[in-house]
Amino acid sequence: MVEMVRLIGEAMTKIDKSTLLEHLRRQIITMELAPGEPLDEAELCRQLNISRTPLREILRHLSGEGYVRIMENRGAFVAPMDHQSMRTFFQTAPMIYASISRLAAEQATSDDIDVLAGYQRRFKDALEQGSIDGMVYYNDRFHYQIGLIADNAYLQPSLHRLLIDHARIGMTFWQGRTAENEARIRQACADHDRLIEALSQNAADDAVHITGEHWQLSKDHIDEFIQPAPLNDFAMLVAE
Amino acid sequence: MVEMVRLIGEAMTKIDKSTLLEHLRRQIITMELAPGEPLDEAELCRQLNISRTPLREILRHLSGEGYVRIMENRGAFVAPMDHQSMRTFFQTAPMIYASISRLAAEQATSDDIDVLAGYQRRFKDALEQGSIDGMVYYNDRFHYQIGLIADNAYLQPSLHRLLIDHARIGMTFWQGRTAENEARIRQACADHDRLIEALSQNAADDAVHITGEHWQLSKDHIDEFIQPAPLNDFAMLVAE
DNA sequence: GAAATACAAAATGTATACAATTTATCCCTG
DNA sequence: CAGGGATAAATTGTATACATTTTGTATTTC
Repeated sequence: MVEMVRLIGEAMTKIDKSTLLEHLRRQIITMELAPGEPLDEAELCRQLNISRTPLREILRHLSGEGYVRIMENRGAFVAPMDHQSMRTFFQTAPMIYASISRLAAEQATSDDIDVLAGYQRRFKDALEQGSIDGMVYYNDRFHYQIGLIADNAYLQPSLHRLLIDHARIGMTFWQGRTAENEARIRQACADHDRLIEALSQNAADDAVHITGEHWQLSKDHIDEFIQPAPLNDFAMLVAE
Repeated sequence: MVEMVRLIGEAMTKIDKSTLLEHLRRQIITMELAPGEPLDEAELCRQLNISRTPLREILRHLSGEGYVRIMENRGAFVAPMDHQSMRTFFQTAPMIYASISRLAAEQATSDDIDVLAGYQRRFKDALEQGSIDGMVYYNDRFHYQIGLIADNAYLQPSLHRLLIDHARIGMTFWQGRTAENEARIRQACADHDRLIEALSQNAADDAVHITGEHWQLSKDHIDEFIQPAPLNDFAMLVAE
C-alpha cells in the first residue's frame, strides 16, 4: 500500500516499464493483490498512468512469469492458489531448491555474493523495522538472486514460480507474533548468512545442506499453521 | 515451409490466435526459424495477416514460454542457442524428465493415455512418410503431453524450455540416413510405446526407467554427432 | 414468480496513427 | 581514406478510436 501511494504520488512523471513490472510483482507476492483477484485494465491504466497497450503487454509479461493468469476475452487475474497447487508445491520445492543451491555454489563469483549480501542487508533492515512487506519482498529477492547465480535457464522458470507461491503460502511465517515464531524468523535470517558464506566458498554440499535446513524450517511452520482442525461432528453422529 | 504456405494460402480467412501461436512454435522447434534469427514485426504481420498489436502480444506470449527473446527497443528474436545452454541442457534434462515421468505415471488417466497415443500415432505417420518436420513436431508434442499429464505447474515451465532446445539440438537425430540411425529412430519409437504402456498401468518406476533409456539413446546420438574434433595443432607445437 | 430472451452496458481485442528510439547513410574533418 | 558526427530511414513503443465479446439488466413469457 505504501508502494502504491508512492507510485500514485509520482503519477505525473514518466515511470520506467521495468519499475511497473517490479511494482506489480511485489504487490502480488505480498498479497496486496490477492490470489485470483481480477485485474481491471482501465483501473490499472489510471493507477499506473499508462495507456492500455503497454499495460496489456506488461500483464502478458507477468503471465509468462506466472504472476498473472490471462483468460481469453475475460481479462487478467492474479495467479490463483488452490489446494492442488499447495500439494504440488511441497512435492517440488525441495528438489528445485537443492539443485539451484548446488549450481549457485559452483558458479558463485565475488560480485554475485556482493549482490546477494545486499539483499540480505535490506532483508535485515526490514526485519528490524518489523516491515512484513519488506521481509517477504527481500527474502524473495534473496532466493531469486541465488537462482540468477545458478545460471541455469532451464531451472529458473520453475524456481520463479515456486518463489511466487512460497512467498504467498509463507506470509503467515512473517506475521506471527509469538516468541517461537520470532525465533524462527531469526533462524531463517541466520540461515541466509550461513548460505552466503557457503556460496562464497563454493562449498556446494554445505550450500545444499543449509538449504535443506532452511526449507525444513519454513515447511515446519507452514505445516503447523495449516494444522487441519478436523470437523468431528460427522464422526460423532455416525460413530455409535 | 509447407505449414507456412498453407497459412499464407488461407491468409484471407481469419485465423485463430492459438493457431498462429502453434504455427510459430512449430517453426521454431523445427528450426525453420533459426536460433537467434530476428523476427521483423512488419514482415510477420503481412505473413500472418494480423496487425501489429496482436502480433506483439503473440511474441510476448512466446517470450514467456521461452521460444522467443525480446530486447527492449530492439525487437524479437528466436531464442538463441549457445554453448552454455547446451552444457546446462545436458545437466538438467535427466532430472526433470525423470520427475515428470514419475508424476505422469502416478496421475495418468485413460483419457490422458488416449491423447498421448494420438500423438504417438501421428509421430509414426510422420516416420513412415519420412517427414522430419513431422517427427520433430509430434515427438515434441508427445513429451509435452506427458508434462501435461504430470500436472505439476512448477515443473512444466522447465520441461517446456528443455523440450524447445531438445528438439533443436536433436534435429540431427531425425535427419541421419545411416542404417544405425534408422535403428535408433525405431528404438525411440518403440520407447514411446513402452512408455505409453507403463503410464497406462501407473507403473511409475517402469516409466522412469524407460525414460532413462530413452534419454540415453538421444544423448548418445547427440554426443556422437557433436564428437569434438579437437584442434591438435597447438598441442603439436608445444608438446616437444 | 422462475426461466428465457432481448437489449444495454462494460470489458476485452484489434487496427491505425503518432512518438521515440535505433540503425543506416552521407558528409565533413583530419 | 579512416573516423566521427549529423541527418534520414527504418523500426519499435504508445495512445486512441473502433470492433467484438462478455456480462448485467430488464422485459417477456409461461
